[in-house]
Amino acid sequence: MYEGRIPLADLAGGFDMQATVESGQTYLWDRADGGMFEDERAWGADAWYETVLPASFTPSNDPEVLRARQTDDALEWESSTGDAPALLTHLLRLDDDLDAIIDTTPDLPMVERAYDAYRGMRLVRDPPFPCLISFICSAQMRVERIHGMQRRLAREYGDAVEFDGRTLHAFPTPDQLAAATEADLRDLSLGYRAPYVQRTAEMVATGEATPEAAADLPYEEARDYLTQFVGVGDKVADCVLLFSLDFLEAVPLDTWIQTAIADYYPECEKGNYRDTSRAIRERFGGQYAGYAQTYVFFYLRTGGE
DNA sequence: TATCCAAGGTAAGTT
DNA sequence: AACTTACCTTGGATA
Repeated sequence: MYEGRIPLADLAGGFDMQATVESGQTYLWDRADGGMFEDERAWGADAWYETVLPASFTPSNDPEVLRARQTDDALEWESSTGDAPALLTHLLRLDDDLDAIIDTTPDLPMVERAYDAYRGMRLVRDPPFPCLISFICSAQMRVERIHGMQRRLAREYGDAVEFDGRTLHAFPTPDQLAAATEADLRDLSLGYRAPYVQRTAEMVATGEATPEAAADLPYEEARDYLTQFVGVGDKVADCVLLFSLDFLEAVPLDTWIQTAIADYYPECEKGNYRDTSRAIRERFGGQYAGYAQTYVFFYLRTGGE
């Protein structure tokens, strides 16, 4: 086992591990104490979080375990690989200059309050395929249950990895998931999302389309590209662009942001996804509008106003 | 105890 | 192109 620490002083704009992995951007991390997406923020303040990176995403081409927790002055980590610092930096966007990004957001009182409430929260950069599947599962679902679905998919279909005396599971590969039947997936409580997940996995497995291919396109073309996957509309496409593919200008229009638009920025409501998305993206400063979206989403969802 | 409702939406069918 | 409706599941609210 490898281990080490990344001093928080090295991170421009600070860091908030719990907000970053429990704000509903990613469903691919687990908390060692079992609790996740529960309500009491303090519970996870210094908790260990862990994830298993798919083999296709690691330098070793094997699944690798990453475990990390935040202390007063550092991000401590334990891992199956010495590449952990680079991988953590990638997954948790530790190299984003948070202060500079927040400075680009126009002065909007409610957005300011959201930034102040969870200062240090970073966007994540999830592996593309797991991100795509997890947000297909997110339709009409609560965050705790979306997370549970991903854990069941990993346990049922992903590669087992031994680490620190325990057996963990990587997220399934496209091939592994494509081999599941709709009935199998319904048994994991995916509901009507089951055929979406199976068919999308099949599209990726056969190479008909891949989420990575969207990364090379201009933003709105990339969003259109992703909607060819079954179960992926504009909103889920925006989530994949923002939380995996580096399109930090993407603003997923979920129910919380729709409410925020109605309550705070009604002039941005244009009657359709594309135009409303453009309007709120401009209002949030363009280039890093997705950062504002994610802070506002988490702030409103946790009771802010 | 039974019923209703909403949860980070999307696909398919109808005007 | 805009508008409706159905869709799995489940914990919590309401009756």
